[in-house]
Amino acid sequence: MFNLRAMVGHWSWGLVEDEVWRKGPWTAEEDRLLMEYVRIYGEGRWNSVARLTGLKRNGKSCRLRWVNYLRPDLKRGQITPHEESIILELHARWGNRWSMIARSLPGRTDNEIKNYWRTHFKKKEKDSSDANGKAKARLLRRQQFHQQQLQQQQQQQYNPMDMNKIMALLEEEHDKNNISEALSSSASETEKRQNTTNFHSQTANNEQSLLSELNTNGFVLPEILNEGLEVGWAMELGGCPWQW
DNA sequence: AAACTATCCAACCGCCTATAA
DNA sequence: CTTATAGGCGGTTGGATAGTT
Repeated sequence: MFNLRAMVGHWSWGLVEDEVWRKGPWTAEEDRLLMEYVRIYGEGRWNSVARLTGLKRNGKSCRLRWVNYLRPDLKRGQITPHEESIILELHARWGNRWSMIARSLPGRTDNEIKNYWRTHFKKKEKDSSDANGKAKARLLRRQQFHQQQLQQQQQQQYNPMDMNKIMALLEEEHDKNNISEALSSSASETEKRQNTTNFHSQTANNEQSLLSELNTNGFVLPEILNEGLEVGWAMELGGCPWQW
């Protein structure tokens, strides 16, 4: 299993506050020490592991090893087709928010899901984004054509009703997210707060980028909003309109 | 059989946020 | 209020292995 030469080559040594941390693959003995620590002290306070067990690993490394490999509730084995469909669906909705996706798949880690998605779907996404780019170019050409006819309208301010429609679209995504968060009973209150905070700031950014892109590309807002096809196409290919 | 490519996956890094001091 | 620290997250790397040419 272990190639000693490769392991030695892989290991490096870091100096942190007079302490030398081991890096690279974990040995069975290190795993045993970490499991013993969790059995006695529970999860958390990972920076105490080195002091209390003699393990020459920093807190981050210990936490990662526990979360991704040693946790007893981890599900081993291949991702099932059902799990795969969940991953695809949630990724389409949330993007690369792996920890959030992982909460919907008990026994699977964010790292596992991330790795799985990258090897199985990253290429497809790239292909899709190529098609996405072509579709976007088509849309731009058509917009340029319409622009001539709509120049006068563009000089006017946007109709507040249209802005309301944009906000409604974004709110819809927001609501979906909140419902899922509410269902996620395993997430701590802190995590939920963090997710919500992150989502709010991301949503704000997304709104900004969406609106600015619509503006800079000379999109005519009413047309975008009236053509469900365009939004649907974006959702299907990139998951979210702001991933164009 | 050797070289090459794709896939898997453990582990690290840097950044960000929450919380304690 | 400010600063330091711990923990969490997503991105990335690189070795091992399997499959293909």
